[in-house]
Amino acid sequence: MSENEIREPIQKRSIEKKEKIIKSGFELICKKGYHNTNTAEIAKNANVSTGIVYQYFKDKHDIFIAGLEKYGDTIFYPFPAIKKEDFNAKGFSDILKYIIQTFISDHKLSESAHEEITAMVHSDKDVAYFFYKREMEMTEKFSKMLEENNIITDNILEKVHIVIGLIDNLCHEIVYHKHKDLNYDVMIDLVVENIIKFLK
Amino acid sequence: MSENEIREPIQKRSIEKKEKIIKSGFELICKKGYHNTNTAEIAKNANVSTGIVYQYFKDKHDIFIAGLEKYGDTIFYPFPAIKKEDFNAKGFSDILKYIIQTFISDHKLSESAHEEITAMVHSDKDVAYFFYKREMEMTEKFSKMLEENNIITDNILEKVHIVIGLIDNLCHEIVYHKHKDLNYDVMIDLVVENIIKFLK
Amino acid sequence: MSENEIREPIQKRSIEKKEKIIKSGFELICKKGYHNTNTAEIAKNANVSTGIVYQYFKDKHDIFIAGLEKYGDTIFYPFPAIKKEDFNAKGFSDILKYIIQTFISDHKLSESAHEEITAMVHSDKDVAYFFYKREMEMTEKFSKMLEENNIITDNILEKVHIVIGLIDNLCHEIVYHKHKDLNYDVMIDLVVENIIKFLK
Amino acid sequence: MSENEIREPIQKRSIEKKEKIIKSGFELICKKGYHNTNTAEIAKNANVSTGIVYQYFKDKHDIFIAGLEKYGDTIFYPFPAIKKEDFNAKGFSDILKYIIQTFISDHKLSESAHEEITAMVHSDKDVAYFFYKREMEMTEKFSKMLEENNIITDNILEKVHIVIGLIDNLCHEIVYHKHKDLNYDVMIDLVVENIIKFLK
DNA sequence: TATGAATGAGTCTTCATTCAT
DNA sequence: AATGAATGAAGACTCATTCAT
Repeated sequence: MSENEIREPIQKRSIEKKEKIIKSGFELICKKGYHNTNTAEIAKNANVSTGIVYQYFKDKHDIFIAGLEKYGDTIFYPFPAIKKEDFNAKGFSDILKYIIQTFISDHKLSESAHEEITAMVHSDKDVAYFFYKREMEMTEKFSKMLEENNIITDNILEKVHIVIGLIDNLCHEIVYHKHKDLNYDVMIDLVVENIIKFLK
Repeated sequence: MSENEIREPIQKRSIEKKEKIIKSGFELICKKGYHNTNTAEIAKNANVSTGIVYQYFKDKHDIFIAGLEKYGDTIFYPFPAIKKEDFNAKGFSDILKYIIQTFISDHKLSESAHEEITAMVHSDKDVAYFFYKREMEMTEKFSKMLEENNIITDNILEKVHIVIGLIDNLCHEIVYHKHKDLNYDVMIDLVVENIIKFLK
Repeated sequence: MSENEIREPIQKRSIEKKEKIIKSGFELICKKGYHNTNTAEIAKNANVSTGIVYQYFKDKHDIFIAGLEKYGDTIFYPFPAIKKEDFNAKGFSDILKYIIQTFISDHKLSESAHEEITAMVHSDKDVAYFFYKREMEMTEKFSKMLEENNIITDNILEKVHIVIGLIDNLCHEIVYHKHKDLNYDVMIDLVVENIIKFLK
Repeated sequence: MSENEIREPIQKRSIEKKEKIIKSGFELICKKGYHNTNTAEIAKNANVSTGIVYQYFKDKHDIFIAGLEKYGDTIFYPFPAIKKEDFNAKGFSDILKYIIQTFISDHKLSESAHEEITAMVHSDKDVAYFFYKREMEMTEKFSKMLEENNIITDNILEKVHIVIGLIDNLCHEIVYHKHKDLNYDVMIDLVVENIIKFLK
């Protein structure tokens, strides 16, 4: 019957309300998983009625995607901005370590969110698209940095992809701490060494 | 109340039926996700009534874990057996390519299973345990192979972990084919090259 | 997982709705038995959706107990308030007849409820507790009345228990009308006579 | 399709099997309640397959009624045979105590069965009929005893009904032991005294 | 006769979404 | 704009009964 138009809030208070829903929804979904979080919780967590949620969002999924778009950038592949002068000052090895540290500290913000959400890539077109975009950006930035500093010249895309994978794996391991037998300091050095050798 | 005993089938036909439930259940869960698969579907897909499902399995989760235990070995880290004579005959480079090919072809069997299930590590103790076991086996086999052939001597665990990660990422990329700009033949060569340089 | 909070209705209409669920649920359970009544029926009988039932009650059992607490007082041992002046005015014999009449008319409100629910004492802690409380109250009131009027002085608890049993049996018989050969007027007189003789 | 004829066993082994089903079924139902006992348990408890149960009985209910008919006599109102000479030898007071003792010890055999099953009187015609018959027998025996010994002459049915109720209540109290404040020795004496006074 | 595997209707309960106020 | 009560379809699981062997 009713068209159920989704409203784009104009007033300041409304905008804040929408933000709160996105934030609290995304937080809960990250913490507990998409299927284990229900809309009642999200509304309650945002200090909002359940009804109002559906004036700002089409459905539960919509909230999640909004959260992903808004907060995903800092959680997934948070590539730090690195200028040429930084690069010259520090040397490649230190830059890599800095990137790794950034990855790790941002990973830690979300912890369990990562894989649960990553998994949805397969069942959810919107999630898939988000990650596709994100990786593109990441790869581009990384490539640019390497090209500007003449570290890499051929098969750029492939090499960068491999390197990012190495870093991502390392960070996962350190954040989730699955294997107590591994020495993480050694691992960081090994990964950095690997990358330098590889790109030489 | 009533004890609801789980029956272990004895007759051949029943064993087949149980297998069918595991297979069709695991397949559906892999394809559509755990939460998007319901017991009615599983039963129907196995050509079986819903009731019988609960004679062989405690609950839906139980079916999933049975599938994981049964088929997980070929899907997750399917490390091929490699003898010393093979190694000598082929050389390390070829062995690595062989391992990669095995990974890829086995990955292809499951496709979407991987990440969906991997994600459950965080919310599901049984899944976590499965992966813990599986990785241990994998790492051990790989380490043994490298040690026997004097390719690796120090920081073995850390190095093997990094190398497995490299291979796993590569295979994911190739199976899910996320980035059409990447040249996979080049990537395989690059990964092999990376590993060899790294372990030298 | 999710906490599934039970809401206590605030608005008048909601309170009425909750009452309606209790009433219609308890009625059905009394009429048809706990196990022969399902939640769908309860909801339908209360002109309510199944979902709302679970916003006000934890589960089916909870509805039943709420009904017991709410209506049990009038069904089980509905002992009328009797003042000393009433007692003096009427005499013990008339007081007893009055009590019996009260019992009977209240029993008739529920009919089948009685034994079905009484039976649950053995399998249900909450029901057991309800009856325990109820009998205590009843016994106390009765004892107090008898003591105040110097009808009873020793073995009070035991005697009162026996007397209440006599009355309860009589009422059951009259309400359920099991034996058509019995003359109920005679029985009432006999029971009253019995009690008076007994307590003399 | 198939007529599902209930077979009356002829062979000795079959008769034993049927008995075993009745016994184990009735026992379980008495112990756990009708709705909390399922046919699988009954079959298992009788060392019999689930299928065979339905060759001897129409349905679960049928098993219960068979048990009631077979074992009910010893559980519900187990009135002992009392000869005139016994009566003369002991006196009424002792005879009453003897009857009470018989009631108590037989009640104890079943305990929780009693009320659960009694309750079914309201929802189950067959149960109702059983109890109707049982009480008739009981009342008749009791009446006959009292008449033969000139203890009672008028309003026999009514008086006997009241007396049986007194005894039944007493036994329930003693068996279920609901009220720890009651002195049961005193109660037995009080009930005996009550009856004697009443019938005088 | 006997087995026990198999059936599927029926039960309780949850939760995304809508609606009356 | 906002509330939160209400809806009802859908899901996991049980169990009396039937059927293939």
